[in-house]
Amino acid sequence: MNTRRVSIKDIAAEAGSSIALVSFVMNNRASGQNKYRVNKDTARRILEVADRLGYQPNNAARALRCGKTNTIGVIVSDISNKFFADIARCIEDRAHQRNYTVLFGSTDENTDKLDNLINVFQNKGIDGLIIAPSENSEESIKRVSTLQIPMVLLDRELPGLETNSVLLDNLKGGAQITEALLARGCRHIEMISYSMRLSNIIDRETGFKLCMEKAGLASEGMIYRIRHDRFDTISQVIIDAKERGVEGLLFATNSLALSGLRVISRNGWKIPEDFAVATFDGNDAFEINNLEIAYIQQPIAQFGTEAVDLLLKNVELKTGTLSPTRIILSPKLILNG
Amino acid sequence: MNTRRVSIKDIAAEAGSSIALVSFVMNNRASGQNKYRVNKDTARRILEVADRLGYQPNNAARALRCGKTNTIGVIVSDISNKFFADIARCIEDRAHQRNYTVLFGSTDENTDKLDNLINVFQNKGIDGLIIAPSENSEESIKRVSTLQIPMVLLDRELPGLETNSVLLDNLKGGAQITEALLARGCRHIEMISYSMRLSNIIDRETGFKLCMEKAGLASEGMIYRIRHDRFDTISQVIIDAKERGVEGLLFATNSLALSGLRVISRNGWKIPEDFAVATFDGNDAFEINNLEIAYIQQPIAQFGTEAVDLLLKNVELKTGTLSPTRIILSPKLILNG
DNA sequence: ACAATGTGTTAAATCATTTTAGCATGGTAG
DNA sequence: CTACCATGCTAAAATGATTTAACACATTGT
Repeated sequence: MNTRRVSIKDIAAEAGSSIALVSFVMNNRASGQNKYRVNKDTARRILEVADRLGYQPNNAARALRCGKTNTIGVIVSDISNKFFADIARCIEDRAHQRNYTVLFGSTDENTDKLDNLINVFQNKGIDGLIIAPSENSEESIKRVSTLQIPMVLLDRELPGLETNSVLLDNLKGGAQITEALLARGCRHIEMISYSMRLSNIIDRETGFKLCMEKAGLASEGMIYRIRHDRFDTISQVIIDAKERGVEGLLFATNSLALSGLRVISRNGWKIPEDFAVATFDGNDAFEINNLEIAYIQQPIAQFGTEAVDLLLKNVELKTGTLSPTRIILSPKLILNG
Repeated sequence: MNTRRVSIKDIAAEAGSSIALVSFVMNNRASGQNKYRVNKDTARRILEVADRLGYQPNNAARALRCGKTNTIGVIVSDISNKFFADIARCIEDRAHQRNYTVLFGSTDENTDKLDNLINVFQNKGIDGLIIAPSENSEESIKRVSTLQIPMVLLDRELPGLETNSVLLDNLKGGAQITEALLARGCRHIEMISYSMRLSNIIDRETGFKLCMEKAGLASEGMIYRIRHDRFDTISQVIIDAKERGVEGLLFATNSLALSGLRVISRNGWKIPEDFAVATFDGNDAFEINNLEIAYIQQPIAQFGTEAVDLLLKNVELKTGTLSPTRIILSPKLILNG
């Protein structure tokens, strides 16, 4: 049984018209003040035949002819990370709404993998890229620019690079969450952060620092930076903090918070009696044990839709380029208890 | 500045050969006892030119000519669900290793969305599909079969459909986890399950039931089924259970467990004093508070690699079809405390 | 009656690649 | 000397769509 898919040609034959006409009808080029005109009856006939034969346009042919795939690529550090998984879902939904499909890729914060993914996606002919850039990825990102591939940076931006981006106001978030800790009466607060110099991390640190300075509580070494390949070191950091009489801990990311909470729990310390804890992004684990943890909530859905919309605005430009847009989303403070 | 990508034609011109020859070299058709022959020097020259010009093959043209896209589609209920997000990551890695890219789609357990995704992916010309089928999706899945699209079912299978599938031994898992509760001394055990009749859920229930019957502890109504659109009803179910003196709760899925734990926590009950709890899949939330929760761990990485490998085995068949393969993975019991 | 305009349609080029069929050339066996 | 084979290469067809240029034919205006 040979089931070749039905093509525009088959429809033309069946409807007794030329393939061009079928193409016009299929893309309803016949409407409005277009230069292509097709007779209403002919159009109806062609549509009827197409429907009867179950016609589905061949994407590869279209892509080849038009250089457009209606596919976008999304590159994040790890698609199984809750934050990115949630965003991925929103991106997927929005993209489908707008008639695009999405290719996902994970870099593990590794520049080589990023380069590779950019290559692969470029070869697939994606129409645009949404990227959460890893540390030191300036060169790769610049390459995308010179390749003229429409692009939006997500969650983080890169120093000295003017690109479209959708970001949280991490500075404000950092300040807000610090204020929350101060409002609880904490004086001795330390932040546990990432060694990786990503813009979102840096801004959170800066927000924290500025807020502490304003309160006259800043001190040398009040920020600890954990290497992402040495997450276990967090244990000693927290034990030391306890000894120094730290009252409040601010974690720069959710994964740091989870690791930290594990340590706190293992040492038999209680929240908020032994430590006041604050972090970024909520987690099931907080709610389930009624942990009094304040956190900054990021508008996930907005991240997704804004990134897709901004990207497609650039993709669907028939000519020229737009000047880079920076979309800054607002953090929301969630207080528990 | 017009930066058209370099094609096989450009290379041919530059190297002073025909485009066919370039194609042969690019796909190193010249090796072995092949019917295509190309001079070693010519081959070297062409490769050198291709490299110098930075040639990248055009995927759309290839797809059009060969009907192969080196892309697979993955359809799950929700890509932001931890279980699927983890599997997605493994699928992505394995697929990339094998030189394929992956399109993801979420159905929200909704058959219409499933149908739509199958259509979209088919139009994109995917070489195969990995699907976690939703309830009542027999017709959609059958359609994929008749469309001759290679397919592997993941996590769940469908009654009366012979297809490739990669599944957990949920029967065994259900029994193992029940035994763990029994071993802890629980006698009065109830299971909180899903109303959705998915094979994995049903098997877990059956495993539980058989094990309870063997222990002579089975009773009518020891399984509660929560509707996925009425998750809040879980609250009353657990409160009632407490009143009836239930000692052990077995949750059929991780999301049920999380909702359940929230209820338990809100009511001030403690684990394991007030309830012994067991479930499927681990969760950060358990570890962070040293909750003594036994659970069945699924071999996530295996799910991903086995599904990809099985799918590609079918995709890369040059001729004919393989008879359906069922791969059953082993659950692992994790005891905490 | 003739030009101008509008309407419906089509042949052919194009996109980048793979693959088939076959053309030279040179050497070797009979 | 002829027939045959191996080697190295190429022209051209085919894949399925979009888009351009142009061709008929009908209608309208002058």
